Amino acid sequence: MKDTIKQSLQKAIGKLYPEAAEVQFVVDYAPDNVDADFASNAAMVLGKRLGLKPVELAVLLKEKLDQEDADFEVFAVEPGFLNFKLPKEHWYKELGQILKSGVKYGESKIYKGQKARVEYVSANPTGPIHIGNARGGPYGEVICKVLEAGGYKVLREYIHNDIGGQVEKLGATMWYWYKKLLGEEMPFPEGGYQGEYPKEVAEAAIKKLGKGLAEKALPKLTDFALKYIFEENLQTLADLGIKFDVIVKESDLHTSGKTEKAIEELKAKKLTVEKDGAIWFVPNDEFLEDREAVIVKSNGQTTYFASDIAYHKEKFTSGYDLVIDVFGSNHHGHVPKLQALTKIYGFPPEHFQVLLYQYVRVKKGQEVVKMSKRAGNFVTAREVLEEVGRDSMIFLLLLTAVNTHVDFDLDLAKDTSEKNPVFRVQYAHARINSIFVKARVSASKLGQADLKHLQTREELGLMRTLAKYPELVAGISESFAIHQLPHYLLGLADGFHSFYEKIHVINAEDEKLTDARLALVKAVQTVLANGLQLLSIKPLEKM
RNA sequence: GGCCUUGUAGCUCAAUGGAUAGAGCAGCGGCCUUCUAAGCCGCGGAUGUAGGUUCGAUUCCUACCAAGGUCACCA
Repeated sequence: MKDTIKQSLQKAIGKLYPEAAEVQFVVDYAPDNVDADFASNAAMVLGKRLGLKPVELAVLLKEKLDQEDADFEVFAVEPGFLNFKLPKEHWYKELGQILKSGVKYGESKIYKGQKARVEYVSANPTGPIHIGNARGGPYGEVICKVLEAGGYKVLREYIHNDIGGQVEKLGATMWYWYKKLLGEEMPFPEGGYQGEYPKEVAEAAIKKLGKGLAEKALPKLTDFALKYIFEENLQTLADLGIKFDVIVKESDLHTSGKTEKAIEELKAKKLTVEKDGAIWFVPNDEFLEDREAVIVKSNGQTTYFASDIAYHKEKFTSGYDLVIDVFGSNHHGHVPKLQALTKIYGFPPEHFQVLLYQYVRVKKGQEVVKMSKRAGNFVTAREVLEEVGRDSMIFLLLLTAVNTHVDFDLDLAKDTSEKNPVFRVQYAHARINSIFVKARVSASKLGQADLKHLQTREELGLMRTLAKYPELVAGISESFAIHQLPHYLLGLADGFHSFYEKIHVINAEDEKLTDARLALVKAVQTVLANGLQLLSIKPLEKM
């Protein structure tokens, strides 16, 4: 409908002012305090262009549009907005569409036939996922689901950094605890992982591997710890509704020779230089400018970035239309290096998106908790999950834009969980369910309801909100502003609760009105359920 | 010091350059003999500072102040 209005306006402007036919203007939903469905700033931008008064232009445009016999009413108002009011039939039609589409309402075919691969979480296997970086899980998952709703086929991937310096430090820490638990004192390794957690893993190792490990069996102990921690993290993610299609092991990139091969290719393309005994990546393009990065250390070992080159080579050359990396904002310095790879592997840079999220900051009362795995001082994602519950946790993490620094007060966590806005959404869904339990109507009957009986302001308001859902989902698949989804659901739930207090759905004296209202609340329930599904939150039948 | 992100109500957060800056929590006052009071209705209260661009700025630009992050032959 927006497009129809926009075209009509475009036409009117073209006729009245051909010299300004190309001006860019917006048609969008009118704000709630305005008695209209859509609004446009066309007269204002036109006024700027022509040096004329916006209000007068708005009136002229309105008159022009009135001659066109379009199926909407136009109003010109101060300071120069054009407002559009649609006949109720438009909203009835949209409502019918929701009932017809059901679980598919909100899906589209914009990206039909295209493939996307999305990497997210990829937590280091040196400790449990903490709440600071837990944001990436639900965030990445919603992005995948939203892309799927737009028609993409999505590959969910995770890279397991199972080799390198941090893994060696984990091994050293494990050895310390292994010996200590068996009664042998030794100095704590430099740069080892503090806190209780490594000790717990060591206890599990003793149970599993026995007490007789010699020092040369250290790789075995390290391997045990890696697997233990990794599986625990995957379980936490699974409990949040996240499952990966592909786990890429950094060690595999190595043993398969992919890392080595990628380095050789870069050398052959003269994109490397040797300096101080190390080999540096030097693409000299607009992304990395004159910065450089080590890929092979002077001791001959490759760096993590070398593996990442091999990994991204695979991402960029595997026939995908869209490649997304979801990282914590602390990796932002890594982004230009990855962008530089797109050109090398012939992948359109604009189809490679690195989405950064700010870490959640944890407070205990007034005090900020510094989160560090190394210092052993962190709040785990699992702790929060168990404390506040899955639905509340997901909703809390997703309610804010990912580039804001959220404060998460752990002392209030449980309290918050009971007052979590997610329950307003769940409650709306459950309330509608109980209406249907009482009404006992079949779904087929709803499709035949005469929607013209929906006349009140509350009913029309709900229909308008419902109709925004598909373009919301489509918009998020481009903006990745997923916090808009929970906000929308809250708005819809509030609209419903308000409606529910004022209007009784089941009316014993008017069966036709009852049927129409049942159709309306069914549509509300459908959209609530569809939206919650995108968030990996299960809609509740009862509270 | 360079770079990235952020500063909105007592607290936690919204607001494609537009109309009266919205919610929740906390506070105060109301509403259950009718489909679930985890709800509804009402009341107070906010754009870090100083400039600039614009018909119009929370939004864009500059400077400053403040918070978090990042500047490895770590990952």
